[in-house]
Amino acid sequence: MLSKSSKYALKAVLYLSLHSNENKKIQVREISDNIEVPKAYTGKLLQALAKRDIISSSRGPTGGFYMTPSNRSHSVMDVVEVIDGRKKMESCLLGLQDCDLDRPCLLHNLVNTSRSQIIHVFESIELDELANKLKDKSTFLPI
Amino acid sequence: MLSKSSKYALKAVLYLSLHSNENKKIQVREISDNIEVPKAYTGKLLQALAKRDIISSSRGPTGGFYMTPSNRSHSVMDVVEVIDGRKKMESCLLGLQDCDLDRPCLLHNLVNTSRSQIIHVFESIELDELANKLKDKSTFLPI
DNA sequence: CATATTAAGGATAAAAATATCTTTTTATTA
DNA sequence: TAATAAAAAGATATTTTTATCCTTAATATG
Repeated sequence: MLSKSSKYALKAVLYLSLHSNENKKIQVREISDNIEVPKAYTGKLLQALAKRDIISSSRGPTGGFYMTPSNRSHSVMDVVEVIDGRKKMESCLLGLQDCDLDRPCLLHNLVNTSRSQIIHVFESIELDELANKLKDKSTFLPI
Repeated sequence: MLSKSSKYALKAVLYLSLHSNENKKIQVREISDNIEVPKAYTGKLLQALAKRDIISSSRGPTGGFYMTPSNRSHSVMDVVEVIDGRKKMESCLLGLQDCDLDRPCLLHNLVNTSRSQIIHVFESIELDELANKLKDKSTFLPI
């Protein structure tokens, strides 16, 4: 459902949400070290996210990646969409062409409610909210 | 969540559930044509399933794949487990090592109920039941 | 027993996903 | 302006997944 790349991207974005702002940019090295993902690969993912305005970046010395308030209002799904594309997440569990909401296939029917719930959570939770939950230490995220 | 291979395997098994029995064995060619999966690849998947007794097979002329009553009582999850392994299905959405039920990570918490429901459906539905639902035409499966 | 037919098994190939390395562009600052 | 530091971009490499091909083993039937 989520590729490794999407998981990496989510971890990176959550790290940025927690530790960066317009006045505190963070370099790839620090991010990749902390989320334990290869540096070059992390860089590629961050670039893709920056291109789509999920995060912000600037070059040159003192440059790095960071999140503006408007970046923070993006959803988890927005991140996944940039990295994996929406289709992958929404495609039928059996990968059948003619299977959609109007004419769902057998397995689709059996699990669709649960799957829709997951997608709904991903769409409705903003990165900022997630980050705040982490700050509260009410939940756990080992990054 | 499900690999292409697992989806192929489920389609193949459902085809067998619907069209085979001990007196009616079906060759790879017919199965692969109907589920629209490459023949050689279908063969490999069927072999793996037969080895683990999810389906039955016999060689030689008049040989082929088929399902016995005991084969039919296996669950959807049994099929997925043979092809993808259980870990893949159950692993945390974020793929974090230290994330488990005792100490779930943030995203895990948010979607775990829904995810557990899906896994429960996969574990509790028998292949035979699925096939019967298809026969009833109460649901749709374009294979 | 010889032949034909089918799955099983092994070896490769192709495609996709993940990962790395090198060069270019942008920006800071001395 | 020169040197430097950072992301962006491009090229390449590795690994995993998906797919094919060829040989071997089993079995039914003439």
